[in-house]
Amino acid sequence: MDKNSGGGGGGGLSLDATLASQTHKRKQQQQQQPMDFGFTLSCRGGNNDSERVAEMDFFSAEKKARGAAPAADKVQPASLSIKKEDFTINTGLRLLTTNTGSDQSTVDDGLSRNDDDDKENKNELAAIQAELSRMNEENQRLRGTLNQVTSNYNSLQMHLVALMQHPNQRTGNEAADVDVDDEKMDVKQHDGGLAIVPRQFMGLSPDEPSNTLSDRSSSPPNNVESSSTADYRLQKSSSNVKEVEHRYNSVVGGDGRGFAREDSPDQGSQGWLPNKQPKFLDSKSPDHQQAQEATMRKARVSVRARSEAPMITDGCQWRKYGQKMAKGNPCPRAYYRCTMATGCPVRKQVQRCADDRTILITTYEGNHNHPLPPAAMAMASTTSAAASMLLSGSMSSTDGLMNSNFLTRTMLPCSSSMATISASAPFPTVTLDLTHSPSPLQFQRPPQHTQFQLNFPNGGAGLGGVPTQPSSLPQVFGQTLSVSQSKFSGLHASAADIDAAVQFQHAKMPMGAPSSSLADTVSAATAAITADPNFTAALAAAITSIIGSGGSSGNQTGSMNNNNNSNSSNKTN
DNA sequence: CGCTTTTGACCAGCGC
DNA sequence: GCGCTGGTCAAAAGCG
Repeated sequence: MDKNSGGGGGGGLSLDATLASQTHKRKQQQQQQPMDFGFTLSCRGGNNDSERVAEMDFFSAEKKARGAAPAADKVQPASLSIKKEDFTINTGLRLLTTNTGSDQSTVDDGLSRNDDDDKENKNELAAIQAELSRMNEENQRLRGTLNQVTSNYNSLQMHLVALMQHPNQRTGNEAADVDVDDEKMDVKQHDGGLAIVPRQFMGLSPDEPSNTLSDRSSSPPNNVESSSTADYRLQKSSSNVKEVEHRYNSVVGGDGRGFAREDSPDQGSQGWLPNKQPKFLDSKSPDHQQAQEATMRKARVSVRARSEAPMITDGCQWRKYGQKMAKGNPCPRAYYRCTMATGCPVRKQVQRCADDRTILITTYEGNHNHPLPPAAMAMASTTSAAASMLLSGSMSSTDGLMNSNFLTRTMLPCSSSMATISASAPFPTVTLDLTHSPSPLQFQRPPQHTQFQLNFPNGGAGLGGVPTQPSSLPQVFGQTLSVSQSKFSGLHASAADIDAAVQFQHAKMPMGAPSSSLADTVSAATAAITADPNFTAALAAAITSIIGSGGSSGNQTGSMNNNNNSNSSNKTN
């Protein structure tokens, strides 16, 4: 994060500059350092309250843990407010100032008294150097804290996304979100008013906002349609939605990768452009943006499951627009696009596994730009959340395995070491593997009882069902999540991310979730889903339940720096 | 008649 | 530069 690193670096540079001159050092310590720190921390605090509060918490926690300066201890009981945080920092620095001032006093005395007392000056110099050393250490600690705060902040982002995806699904777990602060609370309030819309605008990839037009799709008819699409979106998206989007972007940090949906018709047709380099709305860092562009072309969510049906029922209406024979697979790959709204950029590919043709592989890409029925909402939430988590660790980096572990621990905590990394996928892909059902016979339900069935022309099984609340489904994990992120060097989660995620998990976990019952639930639900042709909807609900509420399984974490989504509309036939 | 599906062609990216 | 591959377009056909 540029903002954060810049802030931490500012303090360090200030200290280094101070080291350059012994003569002015003390005065600078008195005058400049507190100012620098104050400025730095103020900037680092960012423009949103949540970030500031998070920092506040971490500063306090860290200082308490290590028994830092008394001034810091003074601020421990401070409430979560920016002013007090600033006061904390300033107080700490005043402590240093006081010390140095004391030293200076001594030096001044020495200078006025003697030029012959070199020993005293040397001692003082050593003391000052020690002081500087301590300050440097402090600076390092602050940096570390900053990283931690950043990670936690990302976790909050993700939770925020989940909350907006399913505002009605959150339960008492909100009580554990005290540290989420007013920013989040505001969003919750907005959620209350957003009954339907919120999540559809969450992008699967950061490029959603401003996908470039494909040369192909830039024809006048497409432009006209694009305008109508924009109008449609404006109609659909209430002001509340926009406000939430705005707030979300603020929380995200204003990098524009949050709600990537573009509202302006000038974006032209928003084709689903797999081969086009997506644009990002307004990434502050060009380098970062380029890196994102280079790596995050598409975030995809692939669902593998055994199904006899030609296509899984996920609550959306799809229209087939192409079919190709993919290399290495005798089964053709079908291409579908969402037809629930004009210009909806969501596509999916359906293909049977070459090895086991009973396995149906459905790959989703993009995000719906229209309200969705509960059934479709569940699946959309799943894809969006999964993809968001996939991309969530892209800011910091270590390695892909870490990210895999991160995802596993955050999304599928009850799945044991089933996360894998594939370096072969052309796009960052989250794969939800439902083919390893522990016991499909444990919990079978007739398809007609499947929830989230909705109008679905392609699959008769999807018709006639009565949508129910997604949250009513049990949480379904125990399956495999694999992450493919070749050409995705930036997509990693750091150890700090993971630590923060774990901490966040613990924080959110109300009371130790009964693992046995959870396992039973998981087994049963998994079996049901796997046996059910409409399993994806249930899966979606489960994922959403976990992510959105951090429910009894107590796991919702993850740094969510962005939402991915290739939201480019394209012309709909 | 309107919508969906089929299917061959076209285009762009990538590797050699 | 060429060929391969994935993805999309769009005309034609099918269906209710």
